[in-house]
Amino acid sequence: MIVIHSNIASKINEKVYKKDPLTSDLGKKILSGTIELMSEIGFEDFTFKKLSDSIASTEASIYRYFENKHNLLTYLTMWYWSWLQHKCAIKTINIESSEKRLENVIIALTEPVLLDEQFDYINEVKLHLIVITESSKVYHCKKVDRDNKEGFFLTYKELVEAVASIILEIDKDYQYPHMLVSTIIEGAHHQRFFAEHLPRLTDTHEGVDSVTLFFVQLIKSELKID
Amino acid sequence: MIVIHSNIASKINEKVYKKDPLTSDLGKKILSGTIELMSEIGFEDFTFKKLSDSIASTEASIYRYFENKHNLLTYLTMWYWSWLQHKCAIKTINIESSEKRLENVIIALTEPVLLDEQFDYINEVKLHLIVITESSKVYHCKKVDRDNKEGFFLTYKELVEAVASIILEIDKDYQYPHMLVSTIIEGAHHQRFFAEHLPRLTDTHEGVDSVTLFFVQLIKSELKID
Amino acid sequence: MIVIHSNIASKINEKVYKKDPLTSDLGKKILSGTIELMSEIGFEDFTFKKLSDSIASTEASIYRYFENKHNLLTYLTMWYWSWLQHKCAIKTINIESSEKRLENVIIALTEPVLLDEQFDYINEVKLHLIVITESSKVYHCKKVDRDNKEGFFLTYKELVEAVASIILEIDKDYQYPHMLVSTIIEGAHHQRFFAEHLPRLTDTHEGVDSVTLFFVQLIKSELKID
Amino acid sequence: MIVIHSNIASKINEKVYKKDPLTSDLGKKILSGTIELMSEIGFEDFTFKKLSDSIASTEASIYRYFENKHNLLTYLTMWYWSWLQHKCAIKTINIESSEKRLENVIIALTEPVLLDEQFDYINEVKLHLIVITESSKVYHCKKVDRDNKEGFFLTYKELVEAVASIILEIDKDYQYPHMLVSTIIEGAHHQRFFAEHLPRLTDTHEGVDSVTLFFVQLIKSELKID
DNA sequence: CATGAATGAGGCTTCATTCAT
DNA sequence: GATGAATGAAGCCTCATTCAT
Repeated sequence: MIVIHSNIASKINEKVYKKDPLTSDLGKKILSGTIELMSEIGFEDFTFKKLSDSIASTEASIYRYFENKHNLLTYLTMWYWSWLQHKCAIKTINIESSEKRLENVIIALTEPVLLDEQFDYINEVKLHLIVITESSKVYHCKKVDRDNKEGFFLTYKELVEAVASIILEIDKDYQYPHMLVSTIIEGAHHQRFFAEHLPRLTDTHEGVDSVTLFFVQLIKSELKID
Repeated sequence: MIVIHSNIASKINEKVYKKDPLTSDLGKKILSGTIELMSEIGFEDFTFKKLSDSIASTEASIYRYFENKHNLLTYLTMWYWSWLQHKCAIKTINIESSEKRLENVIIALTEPVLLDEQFDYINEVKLHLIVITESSKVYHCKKVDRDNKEGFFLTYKELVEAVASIILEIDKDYQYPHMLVSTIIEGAHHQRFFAEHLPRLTDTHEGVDSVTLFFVQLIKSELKID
Repeated sequence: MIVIHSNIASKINEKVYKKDPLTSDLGKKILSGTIELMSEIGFEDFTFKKLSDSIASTEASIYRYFENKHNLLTYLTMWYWSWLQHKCAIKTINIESSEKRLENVIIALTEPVLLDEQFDYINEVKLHLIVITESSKVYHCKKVDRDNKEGFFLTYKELVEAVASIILEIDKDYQYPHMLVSTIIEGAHHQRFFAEHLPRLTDTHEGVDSVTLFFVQLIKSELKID
Repeated sequence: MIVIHSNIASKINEKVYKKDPLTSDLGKKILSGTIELMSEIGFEDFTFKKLSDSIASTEASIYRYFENKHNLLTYLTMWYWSWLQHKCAIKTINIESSEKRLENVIIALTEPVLLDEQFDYINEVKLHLIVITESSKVYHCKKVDRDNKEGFFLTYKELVEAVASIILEIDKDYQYPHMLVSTIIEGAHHQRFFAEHLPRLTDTHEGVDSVTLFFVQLIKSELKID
């Protein structure tokens, strides 16, 4: 467990926090409390005051860990991307066929998230909900260029790069590998959100996971697989 | 011009404003000032106070037109979708081939925006920048279900529906027409944002508009056109 | 009265306030309340919250007038300097002798302050106490060069300049007119403070105003008058 | 060296610190770090947190030495006064003429400060800057009467007393010896500050140290020396 | 209808301080 | 004795909104 733990968290850029939340109980409570509260009330309404009340701590204590709620959300998003990287790695171990590896990865990136019992301070299902609804706010803000320079989006870039390299294994002349991957990752988030809140912007079919089916088909069509 | 003008604005749901901004000079100044200011400082830092200072008016006056900055952004987004609808309509008039109409529409949805001189209170180029960066905040918020019931997203839905119907003309059995369209629209926004701020998440090629090329190719691959 | 009123306040640099406190009742209450409260608890402990409580208003309302307590103190100090200018002007009207005018001015600058009934929102006696104890904080701060560029110290400079010019009438070759004047003004504040709190740093003599006597004698000695 | 060291520091009132900073390396680092940081950012913005960061220690550790930043500034000011006493003593040794001793002392009190290599934990030049800008805050505060009772200003009083006694040697009937001395000491600080930040309040002359020249001339005029 | 004035509420942030090791 | 962790309290500031003219 320790090994995997460090795999996930060790990828997180140190500048996003003031004190590593994984080094103390309070830090872990901040993470789990944030996931609980932010999935419920949303990023806009989320404040350190409400969080501190919900975990029976104080604003000042939370400030010891994170400069502001934006960096806290960024931390969770980094964790999610790092966790996705790890999930993709697991799903492609020992598979020779590039096509099969790509398919598995696309499934990993777009399928519904289940609870992963390894990390008791992270509820992956609720974190996924947060990522779907809020993660674009991590970069859709005025700080984006500064945060980018700090390396806050490296885990995301690595994830995209890893999948893009599989695409290039399949078609070394393909022109838009990164565009295709990031469109799928972001697209999967949007479609799951639409399914929940704006169904006329998406398509759902009884008894199947349309989102994953759609994106697997899309990438295969685009890369002329089968 | 008046006709087209009303075509765009008349689609905007009345509940998003308290007083129609197009019925007065101040109202139009609010729109143009918002586009100017929000494209510069971003939605988060945008306040009615700053806006009123920038257009030499008062918070109270702006408040007569819009309940809050969220609805003001929603108004602009509606305007943008309505304007896109109109643009798509223009681009498909008198074209018989469904395939050609679809291609024209995808281009219209994804190409860079140029200044349209028809509406002196709207700078389309800056509005496009705002839409790229901020528009998802219109629905990625806790009000989404309420706003949806009010019909705030109808113009977006109609736009998606219109394109989806062309897709169904081409392949009446296609399973994911709305998903495909909304993925392209949102995807184009993301890719333009990435090109500007996070280039490793996208692909750009010298001298061509990769974003449009990519999405045109993607939809053709997916629908087996050519 | 109106005339004199504008004489004093009209000298105050507009950038020190956000809204002119003399244009409303609340503004005047802010001034009188600040003098009352700050003379009692000191600048360090003074907050907009305490002020707003003491005048039955709110912090936000005070913020409409002054950006921060530093600018509020600066305003009062400007007012004091402007009032001193006016006092010096009165005391030198129709006096031909430069020496007599200088003596009168030094007395005006160093003598104890009595209540001037002209300005009901300013208690000059308490303002003088504030100036003695706190006014050097107006420039002994990191903002000094910025504030100086804004012209916050012009009334002080004009006051010093006016007295220096009388000195030069008496001795056109005197090398340190400004130094002498500012040393006397600041020195009088210090000596009154020491008399109250650190008597061993000053000299008091029964039944006379030592401070004024000392500085009048000092300037006469320095300029070889009599 | 040890002898002189204790001469300076031994004069410092024990109640100003909780633990004598000269008894440990950390204590000396606190002093040198404070001089460095406070001369840079000013007393208002100076906090134990920033200090502890700058010397790689912790707030709690600093708190073991000083109750608050006010006492820390008071300590440095006491050290400065004590150092001035010592400097005056050196400058008057073996000089018979009262007039010459007085002149030397006034020069010592008003001249620019050079780096004294004896105390490696004190940068006298930067300490002088702090004293010029911040030292009046040591007594211009609500604690002044309490601190005075504790004896915090004794070294200052002794310094003034020592110089006053030379004045009385020259003119045993002079009425304002303490006032004259404290006016010169404080005045020299003000004039150096004005020269730097508000030059219109002082007079500077090419190639000479106007401040010292002025105050030497002033005291001679006042005491009718020469 | 537009605006100037005022404000209640609450977010954000830091400070000064204590406690446990 | 030194330090890492935690926190209560308070300051500072702005927002969104209402009221009166």
